[in-house]
Amino acid sequence: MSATSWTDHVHVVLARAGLKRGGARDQVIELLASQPCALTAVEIEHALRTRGRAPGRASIYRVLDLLVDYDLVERVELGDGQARFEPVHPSGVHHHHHLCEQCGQVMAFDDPGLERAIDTLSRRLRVHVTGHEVLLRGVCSRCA
Amino acid sequence: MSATSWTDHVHVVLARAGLKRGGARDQVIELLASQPCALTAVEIEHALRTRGRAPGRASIYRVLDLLVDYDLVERVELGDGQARFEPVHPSGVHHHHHLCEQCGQVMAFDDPGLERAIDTLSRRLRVHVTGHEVLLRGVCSRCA
DNA sequence: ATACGTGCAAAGTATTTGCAAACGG
DNA sequence: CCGTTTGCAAATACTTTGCACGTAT
Repeated sequence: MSATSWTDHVHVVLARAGLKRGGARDQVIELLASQPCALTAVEIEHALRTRGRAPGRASIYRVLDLLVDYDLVERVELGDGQARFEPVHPSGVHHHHHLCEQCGQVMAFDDPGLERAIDTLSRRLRVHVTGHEVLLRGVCSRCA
Repeated sequence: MSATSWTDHVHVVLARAGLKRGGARDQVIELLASQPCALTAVEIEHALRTRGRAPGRASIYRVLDLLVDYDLVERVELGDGQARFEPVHPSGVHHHHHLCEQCGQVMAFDDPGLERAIDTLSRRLRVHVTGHEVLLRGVCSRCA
């Protein structure tokens, strides 16, 4: 349900902006909605190719850029040189990431205490804060 | 003084590892020690070129990789597609970054409450946490 | 003397852009 | 119909690698 509502939200926002729908974009949106965590552009391409039809890589990047522009998708960089993308839920619900430095596994987590600390901190700073991202580095349970 | 001690620390660690010193490496280390915040590889190259002598770009990347391997430097990605590098102080003192989405300005900050929240959180998770990185996005005071 | 370090040029990756054809409203 | 979207290929940006030469210990 939450995935469905994000998809709807995306289509509403883009339609309101006067944009037309197209195959590549719908495929990327559908895939992102069905995934729990961030995907790289290449992962998206592979996943779609597995499902049969694969849009060109350039279109995937263009779609992602567009979605980021409209704050529908967040671009996350975990330090391995490739950008990852994940849905931004209108509810504000989000999570952060733990990266295993041995196997590269990415784990999602959330923490109210962390969010509170960031809220408090954001009010203290003399700059406007519109978003945040926390990356933990370490070793996952399988590698330990 | 803190910069000097970091420089010394770096040379001690590398010497202990049986590595020899060389011009390019010393230049990069010296520059990093003198800078308050993270630099990109290209910024390092430009800064050194301005100072007269500029090592090859490949050497800069190799030096940075080496320093990261020995945990003497941290690689930070702020989502603009280029990696930044900054000294890791043996004392554990560190800061995080705020990125202005309009002008790209990077501002450093630190916050004990944030560190506490991350410590607490790290104990709660079932994975080992060895480091962390927080990125705030927003608008800097000049752009606002 | 013998590793290790460096520079240059070439190769890799991830991402962006130009342009003509296809398509949605 | 007209403007948006797409695909392909070429271009770009950042980073890594191969190799011969230089240098510290």
